[in-house]
Amino acid sequence: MDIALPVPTRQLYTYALPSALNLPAIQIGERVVVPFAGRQLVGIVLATNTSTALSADKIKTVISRVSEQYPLPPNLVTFLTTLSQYYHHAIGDIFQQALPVLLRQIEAPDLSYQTRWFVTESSEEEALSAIGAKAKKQLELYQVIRHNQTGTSWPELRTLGFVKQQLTALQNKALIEEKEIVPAPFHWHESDLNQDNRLKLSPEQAIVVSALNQSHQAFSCHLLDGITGSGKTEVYLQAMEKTLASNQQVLVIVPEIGLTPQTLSRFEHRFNVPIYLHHSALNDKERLDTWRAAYRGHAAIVIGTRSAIFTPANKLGLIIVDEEHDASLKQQDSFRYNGRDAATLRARQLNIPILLGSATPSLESLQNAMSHKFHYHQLNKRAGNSVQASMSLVDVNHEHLTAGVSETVKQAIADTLKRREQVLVFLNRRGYAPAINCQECHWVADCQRCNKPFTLHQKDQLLVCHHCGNQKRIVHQCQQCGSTRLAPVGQGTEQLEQHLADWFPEHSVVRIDRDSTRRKGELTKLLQAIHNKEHDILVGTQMLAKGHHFPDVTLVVILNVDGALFSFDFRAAEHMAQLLVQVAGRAGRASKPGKVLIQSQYPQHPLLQDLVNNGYRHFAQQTLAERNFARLPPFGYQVLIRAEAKYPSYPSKFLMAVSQLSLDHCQLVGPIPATMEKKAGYYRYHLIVQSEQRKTLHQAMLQVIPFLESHELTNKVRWSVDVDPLDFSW
DNA sequence: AGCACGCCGACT
DNA sequence: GTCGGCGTGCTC
Repeated sequence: MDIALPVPTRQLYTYALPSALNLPAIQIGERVVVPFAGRQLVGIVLATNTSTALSADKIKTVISRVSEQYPLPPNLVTFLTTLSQYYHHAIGDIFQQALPVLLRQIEAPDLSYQTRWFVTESSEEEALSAIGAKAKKQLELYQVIRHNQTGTSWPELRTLGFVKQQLTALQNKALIEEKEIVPAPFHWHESDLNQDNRLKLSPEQAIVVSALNQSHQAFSCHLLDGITGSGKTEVYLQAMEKTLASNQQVLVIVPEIGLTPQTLSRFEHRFNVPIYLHHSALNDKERLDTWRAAYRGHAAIVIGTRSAIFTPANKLGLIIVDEEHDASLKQQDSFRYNGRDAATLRARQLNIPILLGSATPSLESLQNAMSHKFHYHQLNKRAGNSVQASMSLVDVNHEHLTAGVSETVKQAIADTLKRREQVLVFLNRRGYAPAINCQECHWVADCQRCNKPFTLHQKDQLLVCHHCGNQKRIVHQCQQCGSTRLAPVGQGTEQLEQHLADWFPEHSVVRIDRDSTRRKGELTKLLQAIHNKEHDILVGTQMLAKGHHFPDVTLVVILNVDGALFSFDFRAAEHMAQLLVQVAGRAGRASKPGKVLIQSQYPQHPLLQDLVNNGYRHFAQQTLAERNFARLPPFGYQVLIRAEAKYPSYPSKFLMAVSQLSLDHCQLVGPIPATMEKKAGYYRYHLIVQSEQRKTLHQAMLQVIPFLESHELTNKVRWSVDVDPLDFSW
């Protein structure tokens, strides 16, 4: 039989199954322990009764079956197998990533449920006499257990002041017993829907919900393009009702779960059903718990990050992907899948509807909507009559800048603060300054492993490389000419925070970035303080752009967007536009409309003009037209092959070899050095294989990959295949 | 990935 | 003379 093993090879391995182990007959999706290269591994059975050309002496024998309780459901095996073909990634690695850690181990995990104590059949009188008058504590314990119909757990009893001996004493007298509480599969009751906070849908919202209701029990993909504040979450909630009412499960995929506590609490308040979470902060036991709850049908709703798509929800009826444009839906290492695309495939295979939502849909999804592959729904109205923030550009060419901030912006901040409203200043750069250099000879302090400037972190007195994490104590002398006239160049959030505090001393400034929120719970604390209006000025990076809403912010300032205008990455403008609109969307409410100021050196740039004057949708249409003209995604398809090695010439030589192949109807771009040609001591190159036909590209990869695997340099470079790449910067 | 096998430097 | 450094190559 064929087995997927947790090794990075793109193949299955054949093993023999002793007939003694085949009772009951082994199923596809079961876990088995096998000998492999001198050790034991847990593998997944993907085929039984297979024939092989392998000589009999090479075939080893399965050692044991791990557990018969939770074989991977056939639809999950199919799903993962399809993903391995689509992404050309090692199949065993995919199965390993899809499985909770505790199910990848040789020892079967403890799958027992919580136990609770109940009284036995014996009558109260019998019990009282059996306990006797002297054992007062036992009597008390007996009464507690007797009066709790749903059983009492040991931790509950312990907090009531009982000890284990009292429990065992009663158990020995056969007065109480311990029972495992196996949760029942969730079953919908009308009272599970909490009507209190259920909002009345606008006509445009109602159309989406009814469209989803109509495609209940069949595949269809719906793109929900709704501006911030237009009530996407309410659409999600009401679209889920029909699915839950038919006792089917709903899977909700979000970019980052830590950023959506308010969304989560809305789900919990609306539905009185078991909701399980799946995200990176869970421990192994918790992950297994969610996995099993989905498998057994105890879970009605599973909310999680991209890897939640692998949860074996056996009664899945609807998938929702929130913020479908978000780049964090794509895994950027090892198995580089896109959570949104994987979710769409899963919905198609399960023949159920899927809903993709965003205020700034990806161009891929918009194009699918335009070509009628997806149903397209727009929400144009903000709930509660609030108006969208107005955007305008600030030309920095004719202005005096201090710490990167123009006088116009400073004045606008002052005015806003005077009205006792909050200001959000967005700068996508952590630290104090992105570089330090010598005023005499222009020497720049560079990270030796990446050949890129160190970022100055003033507070910590550190130079940190934001590319590889390398850090060292701040230097006070030029290493080239010995001068001590070293100065920071450019601005980061740390510096901005300081200057803003100087300029507006009577107002409190708070900084939200990876550095200021490193400690657990710190982000929640800072956000709460902002909502309590303890701070007037918010400075931060990307982190501020996601999820949170700041109703008292009426001015959003975006410093420095220009990098994206001239990037060689064709998606840079799209990502910039999404970021701007998302940041702008954080601000304002009905009574206080928001204002957005964007500082730029190129205010006449057509991309900026289009976005500011005509909004995201128009911008997206224009950009799609350009992509079409250039036959770039989503009008053409790409695979990016990355290669890196410590020896400088290997990566390009390795990738160059692909051009020997004759690949029909495919173009090769490269090899070209990566944006950061050297990172963490490795030299890095890219090769893009592209085609207008996905099928053609796929066929080409079936030629390219075996070729690279057998190339003489294959083990001397680290290389990987990225289907539908999003980020070319690394 | 991880383990074995293999061929060159500093130790009992 | 061998212990072990990690480069190379294979694993059903």
